[in-house]
Amino acid sequence: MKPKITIYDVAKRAGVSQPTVSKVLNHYPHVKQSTKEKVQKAIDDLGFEPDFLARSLVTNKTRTIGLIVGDIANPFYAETAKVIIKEAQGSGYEVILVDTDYRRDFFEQSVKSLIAKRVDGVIIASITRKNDQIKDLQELGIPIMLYNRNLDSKSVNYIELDNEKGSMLAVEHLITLGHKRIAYISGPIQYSSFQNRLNGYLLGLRKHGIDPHQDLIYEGPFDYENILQYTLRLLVADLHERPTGFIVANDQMAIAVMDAIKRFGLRIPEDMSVIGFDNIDISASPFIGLTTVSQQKKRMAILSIQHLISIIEGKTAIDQSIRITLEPELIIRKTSGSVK
Amino acid sequence: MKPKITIYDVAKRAGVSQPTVSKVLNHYPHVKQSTKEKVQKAIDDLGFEPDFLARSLVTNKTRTIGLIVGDIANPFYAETAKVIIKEAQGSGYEVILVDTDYRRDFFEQSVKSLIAKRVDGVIIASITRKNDQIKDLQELGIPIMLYNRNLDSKSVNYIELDNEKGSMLAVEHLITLGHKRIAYISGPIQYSSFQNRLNGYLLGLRKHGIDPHQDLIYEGPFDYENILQYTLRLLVADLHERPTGFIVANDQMAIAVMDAIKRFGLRIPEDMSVIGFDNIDISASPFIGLTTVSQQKKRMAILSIQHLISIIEGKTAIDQSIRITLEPELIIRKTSGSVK
DNA sequence: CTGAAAGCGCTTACAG
DNA sequence: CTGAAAGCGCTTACAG
Repeated sequence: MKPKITIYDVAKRAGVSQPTVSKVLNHYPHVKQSTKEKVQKAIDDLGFEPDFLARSLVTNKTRTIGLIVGDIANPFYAETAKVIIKEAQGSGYEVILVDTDYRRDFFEQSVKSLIAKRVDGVIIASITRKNDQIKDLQELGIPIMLYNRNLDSKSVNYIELDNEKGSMLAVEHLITLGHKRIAYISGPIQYSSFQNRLNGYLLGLRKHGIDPHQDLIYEGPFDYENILQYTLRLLVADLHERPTGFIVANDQMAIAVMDAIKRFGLRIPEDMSVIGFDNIDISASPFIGLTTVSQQKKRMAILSIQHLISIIEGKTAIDQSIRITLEPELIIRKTSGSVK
Repeated sequence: MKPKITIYDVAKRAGVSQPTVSKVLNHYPHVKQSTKEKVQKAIDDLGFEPDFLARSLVTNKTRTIGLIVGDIANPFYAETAKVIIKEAQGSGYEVILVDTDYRRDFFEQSVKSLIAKRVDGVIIASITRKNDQIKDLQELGIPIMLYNRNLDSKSVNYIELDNEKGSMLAVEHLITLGHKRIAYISGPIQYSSFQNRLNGYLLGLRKHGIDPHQDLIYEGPFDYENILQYTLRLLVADLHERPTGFIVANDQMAIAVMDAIKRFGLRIPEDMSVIGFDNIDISASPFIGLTTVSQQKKRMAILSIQHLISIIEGKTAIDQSIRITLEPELIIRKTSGSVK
């Protein structure tokens, strides 16, 4: 285990003062060419790498950003995290990834840790609508970008999908195919995206003169097993009470719904239609072929990191918040069909 | 934007010296109860949170670990990263996630950044067999855990699967089902896991008196499109030269292979068998139902983070490296069947 | 163009 | 039990 090489070692070897080394490190304009070379040689000889921690303490920049997601094992988050991380790395930032398991206590703890570690900014992909920790970050001047979420309060940057419209597209697609009894499987509506998707479903039905039926709407624990069991319970209903189609608030849950339908012995889409939300990669596979609402996940991810970095580096004025709403697109594959 | 509250502010308000505040912060034993309370009150009043950066500079501990993966969008990495991150968070560590896109230059850059940011340790899930940057980390005394990988050099901690045995299980399963012409789709063999899986395939065939055929082995770019195209090319061969089964070095690629088979109009498993590697979550879905070699991903992930933290915190002696090899298990689903 | 000094926000021996 | 002093490894005015 070698002793750590510091800027002092470099200075001594180059025969200059330690601040001078700092100046060549930071490409200060007024350094004589010859001393620049002496210093550079000493750096190379010693294999010196400046310590970011020490630098951060004085510059107040860590070149680290936080990314908070609800569940990195959900492909939607993994696929977008990839885009965010690559883009950040390309701009010289590292990202601390936090997985909250959709739990409030974990979320709160994480924000504290990220503040303590002085991240330069944070992208939050999983936050409940009401949240006051955002305020802590804002007061400390840490830029925030909400991604796929929105808040009840104002003055926070966000990029989201027009979720309401997304659901309406799904509803209208099914109605066009002759469906009248359409079930809806939601994620927790404390999250704005899930709330808005649910709203869109209700609006879409009403617009076509269909009264939403409480028994056909699920909002509860949204792990695979719970979704599977709920779906099975809906299917055992009398035929005239059984839905003919499902709209599901994300693809991951939609796959669980499809699993239940298949286990129950019904065919998709002949007997039952399913529409998801997110358009994760696997949904395009011919073995899934899920009809789904795309939320332009890559675009959303890249915009959020680019804007965040732009704010961090002072290239975007912060006196006005960034609010971007992307257009949803219905991608029709083979899990949606005409009602019999 | 509030000014940052420091330990000095707390000291002044509590009417004690600044080191005394530090002592109550760190739960030093010899602090009078009454001053402890005074200080705690000042901390609460001001909402003070100690700055980790400053602390790290002196303690030489950042409570941050690095996790390097090849592609976080591959569910295998996402699902295991989740386990690692959750466990780390539970022990008071944050994780910087690095995605290398399997590129050497990105890998090298990342290691430098992680060193500069003084991570307490690093878990590497994607590293080529020959690599000398490991040495840099070791010389700096930064603990390393290789995860799902191994190195040609000695003296590095790793947890891996018996990959050779895994492939042999797959080969023998197909041979038992009557297959003789078995194709193999590999990832880049600079990675030990892929090299060992390929070795197992070759060994398995030879053990049963079958000579491996070069035309049935693919090693090249391993994105979806390339795998799809290669598979299609194999399928157009004359019937007697066409393989009857595929063993694929990971599930993600296996799904691409299945896609090609389906597009070509063949049925799985009636006309063609497919076996993957990893047992990612989606493989268990009835719509995929992939026969695959499980590498106990959750166990592997949790062991690697637990051991790493144990080393970081000095609970494990570092004079001997940790070498753990897990047993593979063949999970037979519905993509493997008897040859016609 | 270069260096002496102060400071970022903490911890840690060391005295007392 | 508490505080004065030094130090972690850098950057940044400020003089010269």
